Amino acid sequence: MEYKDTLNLPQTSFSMRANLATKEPEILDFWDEIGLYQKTLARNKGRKSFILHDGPPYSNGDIHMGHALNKVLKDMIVKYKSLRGYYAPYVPGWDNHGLPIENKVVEMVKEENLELDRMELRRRCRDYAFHFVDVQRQQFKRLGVRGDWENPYLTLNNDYEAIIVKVFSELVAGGYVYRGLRPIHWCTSCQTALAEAEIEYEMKVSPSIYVKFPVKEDPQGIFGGKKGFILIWTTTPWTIPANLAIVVHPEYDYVILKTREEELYLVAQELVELVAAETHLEDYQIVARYKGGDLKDLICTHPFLARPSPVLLGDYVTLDQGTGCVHTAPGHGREDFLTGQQYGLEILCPVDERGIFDDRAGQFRGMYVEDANPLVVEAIAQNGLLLKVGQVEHQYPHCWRCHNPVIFRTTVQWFMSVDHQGLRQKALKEIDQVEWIPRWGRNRIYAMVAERPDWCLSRQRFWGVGIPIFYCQKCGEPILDKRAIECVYELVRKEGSDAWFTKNPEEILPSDFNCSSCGGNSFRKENDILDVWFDSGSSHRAVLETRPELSWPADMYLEGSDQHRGWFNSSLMVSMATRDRAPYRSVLTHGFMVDDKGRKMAKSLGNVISPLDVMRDSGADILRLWVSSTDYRGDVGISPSILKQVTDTYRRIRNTARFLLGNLYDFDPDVHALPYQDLWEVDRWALQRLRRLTEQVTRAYQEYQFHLVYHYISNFCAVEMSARYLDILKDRLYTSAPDAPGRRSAQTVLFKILTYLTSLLCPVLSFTCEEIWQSTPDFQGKEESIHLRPWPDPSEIPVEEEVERKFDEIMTARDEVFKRLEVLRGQKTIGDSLRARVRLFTDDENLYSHLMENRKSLEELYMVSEIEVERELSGREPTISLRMGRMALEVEPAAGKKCERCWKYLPSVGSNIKHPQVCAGCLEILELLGIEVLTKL
RNA sequence: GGGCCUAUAGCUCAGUAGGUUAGAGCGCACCCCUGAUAAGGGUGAGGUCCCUGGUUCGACUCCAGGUAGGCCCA
Repeated sequence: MEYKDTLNLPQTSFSMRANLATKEPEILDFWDEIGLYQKTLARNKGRKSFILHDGPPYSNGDIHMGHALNKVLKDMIVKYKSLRGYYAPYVPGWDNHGLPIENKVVEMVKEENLELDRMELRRRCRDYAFHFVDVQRQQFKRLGVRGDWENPYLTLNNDYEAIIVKVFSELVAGGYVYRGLRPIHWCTSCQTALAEAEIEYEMKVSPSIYVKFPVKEDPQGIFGGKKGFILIWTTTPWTIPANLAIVVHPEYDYVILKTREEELYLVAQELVELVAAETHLEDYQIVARYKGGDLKDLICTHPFLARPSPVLLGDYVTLDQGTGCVHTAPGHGREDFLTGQQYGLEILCPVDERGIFDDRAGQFRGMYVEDANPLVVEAIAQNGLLLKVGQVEHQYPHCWRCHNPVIFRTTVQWFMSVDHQGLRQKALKEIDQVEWIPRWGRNRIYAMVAERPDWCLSRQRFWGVGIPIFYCQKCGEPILDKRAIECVYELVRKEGSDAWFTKNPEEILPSDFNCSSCGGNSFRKENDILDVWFDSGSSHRAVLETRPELSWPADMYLEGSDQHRGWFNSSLMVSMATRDRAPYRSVLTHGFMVDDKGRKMAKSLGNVISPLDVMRDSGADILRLWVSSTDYRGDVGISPSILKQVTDTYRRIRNTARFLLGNLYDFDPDVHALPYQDLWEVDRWALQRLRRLTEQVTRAYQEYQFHLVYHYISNFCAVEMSARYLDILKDRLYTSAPDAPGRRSAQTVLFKILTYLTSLLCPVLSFTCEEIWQSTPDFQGKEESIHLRPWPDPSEIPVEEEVERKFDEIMTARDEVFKRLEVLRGQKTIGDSLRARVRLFTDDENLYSHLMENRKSLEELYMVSEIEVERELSGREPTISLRMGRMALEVEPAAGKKCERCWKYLPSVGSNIKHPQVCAGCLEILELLGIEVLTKL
């Protein structure tokens, strides 16, 4: 007969190969069917809540690996908290306004050769944004991220936009909002501001002029009482009419050179030769040397205007070109502007939106800036202050649309003051009330808040929420009136932000509304829109405060470390100014995606991996397991080989679960489970390991250290289970009678391990754990989904430190046995370990009787056919020391023949005529199973 | 150039408060098994703890300066 048929071999429908690409969508359908998200909320309703507030990604394309990392981390935390009994709603959101979308739309419109007005463009942006909300929603769901996907928050919804207006009005009412100037890239041809992304650098030929600024005041006698000049160099002569200062570097060395004509020029020492060569200076001598810092009291006169031009200090001055003395026009350059602000200079920008000089440009009034270049040069030359004029070809910013050179121009913009009402100081103080994970996040945001300039809220774009400010047509004053802005709030709430652009002021404002300055009653609207960071920075107001299931402030914000400057910062500012505390209790940040060499992911490097490809080829759980495996506090690496490794780990976990399931096919937990005290010792030991694992894994989740979860669990599956406990158990599970107490003892423990493990992994391997759960034997009160089962409680398992200590020793000795077995195997004396028997020698009486008592269980643990214990050392070295004493061991081939049923080599094989290939133990089991055994010899 | 961060075996990570020969899993090599089988088991080989200098009886660990990489700025 086939003795194999009398064994209890594993049976399960849980397949070894995962085929996640097919299975995961089915599981998603199952979750949808049972309404899992709502059920997880219902289960914990009324209990302590945990609110993770989603930072909104731009809805402008397929998700990339950074999105996947971010959303999976969020999902693991929300699921863990939910399993721990927290009421943990998750409302995902999207940032729908802003340049990324606007640019894409503009590009498409350009390709179609269309000329669209603002409202048509806005409509297209809206469609585009909605389209990618749907695309990303599907992709995030596919990742297994659980949340209220049917009701996400969108920054372009009327309600959301209205809150943006409301927040703005609160800032106005609080006195935080003011008008100021700021230099920006400006295209005079398109008459529009340009964002950094809209600038293309192209070659341009420009004038190159060296100008002598006459020194008018020299209180320290830098020039020795003689008449001197400071040399500057520029490629934009038209900005000279706006010159208000000359900037030198405080640390650099400057020299005065005397020319053949006895003129004294000040230039940076390092640039002397270059300047001399460029301007054909010969026979000059250096007559003095100064540090830039010494020059700060010098004052020049403007080369053709009756105006001083003082020397100021700035450490942005470079020595790679020019003279080291920088012509500074605060209205026409970023650094110039900052210097101007720092020193309280006028922000002079005598150029209108068409690039035409206004009255303040004197003789150049009415001219286009580029056309004025030669005339400016002429004016300088007429005063004898032009040292050299030439041409230079260089990289210069151009408009991406019309490809004309752009200029720097200061314009009026709306700002939020960061220092009004001590806001900055309050924010800095509040930062220390927040838990930053990892801790260095605190320093990072602290430095940024401490140094950040006022928030420029204006954007000269069309895709966003209009700045809700009216101007009086009569006196030109802006209307910072709460009542006016509230009208806009009502309008946007009902009709959306489009209405701001389509309605006339008269349709928005009450008919009796008057300008508070001049009493005028006709108005125009601000054209600019709000910075998109204002949209997302208001999310805690628009989402946390308005959704019934959410609450303010959030327990956690979780984003990439770039958001210290972005969302964490803007949210903090809005929240401190309007609610006087941070919108988050904790902030967790993760690093960025890099490849296995630590380099950032970039198309140009060819190392980009799409989460969509990984999900399609391997499954979302592989991606999720990868997320859990990384220490996200730094940058996280991903590559095909890293994914392969994660896939191997997945297979190990899956197969461990499969083995557990396979050996529980005839186990009814309600009927067969044994009470703890009836379990075999080795089974109780396995539970001790499980208890430790549960404690460690729980602590790791608690501290958001998912990579430790990954390592603990993969070690547990590979070492504690596969290599040890499960390997040891096979004989008992397979060869015992089905209902034998030993087998039920093992199954009781396997069942517990299975259910614990499934829960512990559930936040990570959400799909696979559900699949395991659905294959797990039914029992009274079994939850409909693993996601609805309470977190395992390790205190269910009694602490048995003595058992742990004992098995530590047994396992050490086991390693020793295996090393000897390996020697025999190398000699081809044995194959599998059942071919061997182990002889233990000790002269310690206690140890001897202990070993004798445990002989049978040691045979199981060491997986050998026989263990023999001898009460003497017989001259052998006692190489193994146990707490109880020392012993020697020897391994040799087992006596007897192989039992065809249990595969052990035993002397009893052959003692039965009817079953000559079976051992005595198996014979008893056969009899129990009702198989005819006949007479024994 | 500035701020913040990262660097331990081929890979992913541990490394307690400075203290023997720096650990784990995976992968790899070799072997065994064929009753977890596109599985399972065993044994073993892998390290300039990024570099240089300093503090110390002693440094992977503390300090300083570099190098490489990342994020954010300029």
